[in-house]
Amino acid sequence: MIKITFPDGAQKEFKEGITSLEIAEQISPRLAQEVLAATVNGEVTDLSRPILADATLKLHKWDDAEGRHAFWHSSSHLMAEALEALYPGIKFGIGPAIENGFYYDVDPGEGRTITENDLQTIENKMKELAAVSHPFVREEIGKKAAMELFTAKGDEYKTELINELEDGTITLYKSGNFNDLCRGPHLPSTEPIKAIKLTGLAGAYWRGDEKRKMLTRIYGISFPKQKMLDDHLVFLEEAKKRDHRRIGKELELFTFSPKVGMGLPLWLPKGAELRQNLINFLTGVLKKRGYKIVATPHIGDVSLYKTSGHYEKYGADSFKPIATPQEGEQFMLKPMNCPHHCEIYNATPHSYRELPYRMAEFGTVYRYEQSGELHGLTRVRSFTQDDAHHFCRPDQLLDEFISIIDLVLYVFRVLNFNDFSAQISLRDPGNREKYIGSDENWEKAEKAIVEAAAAKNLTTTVVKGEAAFYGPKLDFMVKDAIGRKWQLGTIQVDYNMPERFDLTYNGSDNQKHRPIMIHRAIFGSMERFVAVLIENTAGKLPLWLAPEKAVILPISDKFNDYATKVLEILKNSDICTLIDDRNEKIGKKIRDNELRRIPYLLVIGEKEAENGTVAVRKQGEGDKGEMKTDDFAAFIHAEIEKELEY
RNA sequence: GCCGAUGUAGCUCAGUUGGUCAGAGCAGCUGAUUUGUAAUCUGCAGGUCGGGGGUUCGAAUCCCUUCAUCGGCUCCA
Repeated sequence: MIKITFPDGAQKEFKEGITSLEIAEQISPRLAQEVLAATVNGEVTDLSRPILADATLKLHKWDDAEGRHAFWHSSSHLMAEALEALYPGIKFGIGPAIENGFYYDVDPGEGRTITENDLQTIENKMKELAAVSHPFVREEIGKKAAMELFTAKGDEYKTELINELEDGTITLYKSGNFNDLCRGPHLPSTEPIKAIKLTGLAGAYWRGDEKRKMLTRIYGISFPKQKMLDDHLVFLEEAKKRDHRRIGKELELFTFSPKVGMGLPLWLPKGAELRQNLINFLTGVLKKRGYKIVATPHIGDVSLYKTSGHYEKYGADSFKPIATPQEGEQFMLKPMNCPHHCEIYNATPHSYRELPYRMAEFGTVYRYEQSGELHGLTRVRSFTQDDAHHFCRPDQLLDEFISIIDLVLYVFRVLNFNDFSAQISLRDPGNREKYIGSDENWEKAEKAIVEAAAAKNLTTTVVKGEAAFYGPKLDFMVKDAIGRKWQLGTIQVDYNMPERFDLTYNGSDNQKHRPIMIHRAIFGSMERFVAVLIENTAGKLPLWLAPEKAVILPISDKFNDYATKVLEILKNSDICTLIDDRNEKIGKKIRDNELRRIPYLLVIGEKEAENGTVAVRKQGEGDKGEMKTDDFAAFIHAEIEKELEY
């Protein structure tokens, strides 16, 4: 007998060699039906694997990522089986589960292509195969045998993968006629896969290397129930409606023009108003926190970027330098504000007493992004960072870093960004030529970030290789409407730039000392932040950010004069308001202005004109009753204050 | 940049196998109506069918090319 320990600490004895699925069956038949994978002694495994010794066991249903993962991974094998049946000789790359579904990278072979029109056929074949339940059979195999098997099959992608595996660790999973190199885990069989949708087709470089062959990647998603798939598709439709590119156009916030150039956003008046509201808000917060606001040019001498290291690291990928016609001086569009800020620091001598020196600028930068990478406002070639640099003494670093984390959390809270994640980005130790600076400085900087995050009890994931070239960073990521993650806020510790620019301060010992620099942005960039904000709110911006706070709706043009009076009062109160004096019925005016996401609609007719009031209608909530116009103005200001109160 | 797809009025979209196919709704402008909480009615105007080239008696429709967009890959200071 062996002893199994469950997550709640309960222990129970079973016969040796029992499988997780059999244990589930003994607990309840329903559980056995719903369970998809198991974690045995911390390792996710198949339900059908025998357990040979005492172990801890957690059973995963659909609610667990591990359960879905096994489900989708098995679905990708099912798709591969369908592909092999439809395209004999097709070769396979990798086919993993992803956050929302699965994909398989395939090479259909010379002269053969798979197009979107073929997806339905593949999907049908999958359903046909899944209708007959095939068990997933695991097999451990020697390296040599594995090589022979896939060489015989002519699949050079699999043999390349096998080559890198260690002998004794290679496993195959077979379901139906499809046998694949795979670590697992898998479902016991294809039986639970009831609903399938192939969602997309894309090119993907083999092993993510742009120098290698481009394979065809087929994306799909599957569910145990048709209803779940239907719900998912509805969710995707809803998400599309929140797309900032669509809402940005509808609400006339921003646009792009091929005549100006791709990836160069044009802020329309309402978008610019929203953007400015954010800038004004943050500027106020920064001033309270002792930041000095600075301003710098959009270009800088090439030598500036040679000093900073930008030129060496990224010169080839930047916009090419521009030159003066007579002197031949070379200037680069600035890709970052930090070199300019270093020179501002250098413009005056600094005492240890005045540190930390916090310098902020809404600085517009220009970066070359590959054409295929541009995406609405989230990925552009020209954007304005809410950039700042803190210059501090070593003994101030931790507190300074923590104060910035506080600031980021404060701003996110005001904006109701609750669903964010924090990521510590360290350098890739195997690829040091990507970075500048000494190992010692890197270690100090990385240690500071880890300590600060721990001091704030921040839940973080650590990713190696994602650091900036000059230092490690703490990034704050938020998801957009369709689940793509975008980096917004970032805090970066930098020992290198101060050395390169020879920044100093006078210490209490009257000696020159080197300050540490912290780069930080909270919004990240105005462009990306506004994009994510739009998608998180579906365009229903909080009152304080809305470019237009209220629209006055006269019942008929008899009340246009009174509407003008109301407008005057609100204007004098600094509340951006419009009159909808179109010759339309009130229902129509309400509908149109609701669709424009105006926070407050003010209906006025005979009664209101007599009483000096407005009938207030709140966006999405309907009629709120009558209010004196002055009271409404005061109410709006109170509401805004409430929104900003944290 | 790479793979695949898309590109018809300001917006959302129809346009069968190339032959009155240049259309509809919304928005816009007219006129009527003077309206009480999510679409009043009438009329008008709007497009070299992304640009360029080609095939054809004839191209929105087929081919080439170019630009842009979309979904991914790679990249991301």
